[in-house]
Amino acid sequence: MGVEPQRSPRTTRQQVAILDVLGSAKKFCSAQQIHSTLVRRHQEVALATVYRTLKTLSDSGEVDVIFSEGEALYRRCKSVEHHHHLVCRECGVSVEIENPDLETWAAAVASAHGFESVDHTLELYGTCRRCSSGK
Amino acid sequence: MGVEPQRSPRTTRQQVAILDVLGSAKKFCSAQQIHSTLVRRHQEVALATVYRTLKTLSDSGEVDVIFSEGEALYRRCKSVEHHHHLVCRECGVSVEIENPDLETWAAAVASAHGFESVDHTLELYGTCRRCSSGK
DNA sequence: ACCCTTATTGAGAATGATTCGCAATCGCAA
DNA sequence: TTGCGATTGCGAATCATTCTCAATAAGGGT
Repeated sequence: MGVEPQRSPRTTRQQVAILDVLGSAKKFCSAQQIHSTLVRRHQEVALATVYRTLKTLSDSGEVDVIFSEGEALYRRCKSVEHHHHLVCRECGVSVEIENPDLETWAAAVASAHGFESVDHTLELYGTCRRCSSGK
Repeated sequence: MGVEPQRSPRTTRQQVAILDVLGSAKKFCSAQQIHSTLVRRHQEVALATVYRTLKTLSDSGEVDVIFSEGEALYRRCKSVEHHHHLVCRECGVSVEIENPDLETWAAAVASAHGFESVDHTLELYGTCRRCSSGK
């Protein structure tokens, strides 16, 4: 049983461009929006590549994903630790929030019902000040 | 400005069949699964109708919806009040759970950040006893 | 029981997001 | 510089869900 030959990840122009867009975004963005931004910046990347890269990044936990009205929205958060979001339905801006109590509560509820390796999702959706005053 | 003429909702065979499937399900089901069940029961209903009915039911709050891996899953819950779920990733069985503290916490966090009409989603995903012992 | 209005359905086309297949491309270690 | 193979591009293929619109059928009125 030999050692698996190391697979070397490669840094490409398109990955850098996508990470750059994510890095400067304060809101959750869809793959399509990221693609449009890239086009606008004259750094076009194929839509399929945007999806592929986003999938890789979310799988490795480098970006957070939330599902809103049928589509996946991505964001690179400041916090690498487990956290939740308060997201504006209108414009998408989001605030990273924490709720330590929830973790313990979730664990307790899970074991009380005999569930294992429990995970959870929690997101708050509302209208931010800017959007609610805007109209 | 006259009184709007009353629109009378009609009870149809297909709606009854769909509600019946939902009523006997202990797990969250996709529109496709419900459709298959109907076919199996020789109570075929067009897929579009299943989607339409499910949308109506979820809009009125009669059934709960959760999004899991890109698709909507529906379930008719016992509790009509606001609640959350502990869902098995493997088989889909779910338990209705509550967390009153969460509501107040959410409201507090929201106002602290200037957000209005905040709503939230919380679901716990894990492996139920049956599924984890099964293999 | 029979009409009639119109809510609802069925079937398939249309949409939208995301994934796939595969040849062309380009990062990078030797 | 070179060659292997990871990664991309592009269009076709999937998948879930919605829409169109003519045909059907609930149920209130007679």
